[in-house]
Amino acid sequence: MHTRPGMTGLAGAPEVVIERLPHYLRTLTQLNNSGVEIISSQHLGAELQVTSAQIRKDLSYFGRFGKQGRGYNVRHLLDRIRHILGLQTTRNIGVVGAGRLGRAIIGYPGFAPEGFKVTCVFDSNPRLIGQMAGGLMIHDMSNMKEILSREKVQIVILAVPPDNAQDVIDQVVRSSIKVILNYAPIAAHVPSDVHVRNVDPVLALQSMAYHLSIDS
Amino acid sequence: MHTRPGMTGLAGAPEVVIERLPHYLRTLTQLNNSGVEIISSQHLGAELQVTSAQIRKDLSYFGRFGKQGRGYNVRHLLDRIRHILGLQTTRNIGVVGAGRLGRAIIGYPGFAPEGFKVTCVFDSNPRLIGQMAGGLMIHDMSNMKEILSREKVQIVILAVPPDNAQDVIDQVVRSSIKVILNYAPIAAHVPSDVHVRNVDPVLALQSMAYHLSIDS
DNA sequence: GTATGTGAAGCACTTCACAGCT
DNA sequence: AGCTGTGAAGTGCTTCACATAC
Repeated sequence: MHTRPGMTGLAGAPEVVIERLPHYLRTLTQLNNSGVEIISSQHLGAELQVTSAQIRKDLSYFGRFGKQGRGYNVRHLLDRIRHILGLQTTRNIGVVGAGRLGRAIIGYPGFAPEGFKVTCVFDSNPRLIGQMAGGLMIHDMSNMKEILSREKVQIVILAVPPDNAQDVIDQVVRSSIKVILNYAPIAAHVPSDVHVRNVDPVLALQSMAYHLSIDS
Repeated sequence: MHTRPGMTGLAGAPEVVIERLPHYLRTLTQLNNSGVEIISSQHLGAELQVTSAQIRKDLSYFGRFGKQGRGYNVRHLLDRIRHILGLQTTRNIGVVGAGRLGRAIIGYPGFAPEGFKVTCVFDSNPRLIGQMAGGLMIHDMSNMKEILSREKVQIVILAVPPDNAQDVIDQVVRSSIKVILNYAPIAAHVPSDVHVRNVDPVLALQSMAYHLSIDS
């Protein structure tokens, strides 16, 4: 359910910090597009609704990117964060599940500009196998491992019904995939070296429903 | 960027706890469907990959739902959590943005079974206004407030391009909406009595990309 | 014997506050 | 004068461990 707790010692940054970096990246990109060249942690924090101290502390896990008395060069900081996150390279994605949701994901135009490219699609339904989805042929799941490795896929997006989702996850894990974006409404069980993030709008709505019943 | 920190004193449960309840709900539902009648925090924790102490502590904010020496009655606990979250009632949803993503959301079959019903749709594009999407007529945004109140909508899902997303959020807030599920890739600014959760698969992928570059 | 509920302890993240640089 | 980078302090969430109940 969780990401593992942050290993503070001398190792890497806590996972919460890693999760904030993409937010910083996004806002810095907007600032850069608006022609802003220098920004202080104070102002960046105001945009992100985060304290300036948190931004400075977060960045300090990775180096010293600012100039005292001045602030951060937006372009430079953008580059550094992109490198920290390993976003220089384009990453290939395999989508498992070519139903309604899977096809929406394959057709989603937001991935490519960020360097994520869906390069193969799988489904277990014989009626779908061999058909096209978003310009890609839908593969049988039986030779998933070979295809993922041939296509140099490092990330799998899971968009299958909940019933067999864990089985599919097991197969994805057996295919040596270490990063999974899970749209299936289950608590995925994976080994500790596999990273999963979940996308589930229903859970988000349910937790906010709480505030509809108590506030007011 | 965050949910506000948990007000510990005597007030409600911390927000992190509220966010976990839907996970508990989901797993309990699966257990119930599998015919499980009683479960211990130990076993439930194993399913959810959470410690048993966390489950007990979380539930203790709301009452005492278990039987010592035995565990929790699955059906009963389900009911209690549904009530805590305010999920007895069906909640109406307004979707703002009838583009590709908005229409995918409108057609998403996962909301209705959980008591969330999309009852109106808005867009600012004159070419879309008056057209149908998922059985609903697409409304102009100018009379959003009236329509939302007439339709008794308490939740808005935002699926608009980033450029004008904050303006749309402002208009949604002015319409007295207190709960927003935001699919737009921006850091939404809202008053403190408005609750926002974000869905952004790109951020999730970017943070996991970090692990692709450092691990192994 | 088994499992809950909960104060107390532990731990990790956030914020403070200031030395140091520009 | 202004802002970063960071040890230290503060805060809140998680885990422990045991009294209590079945």
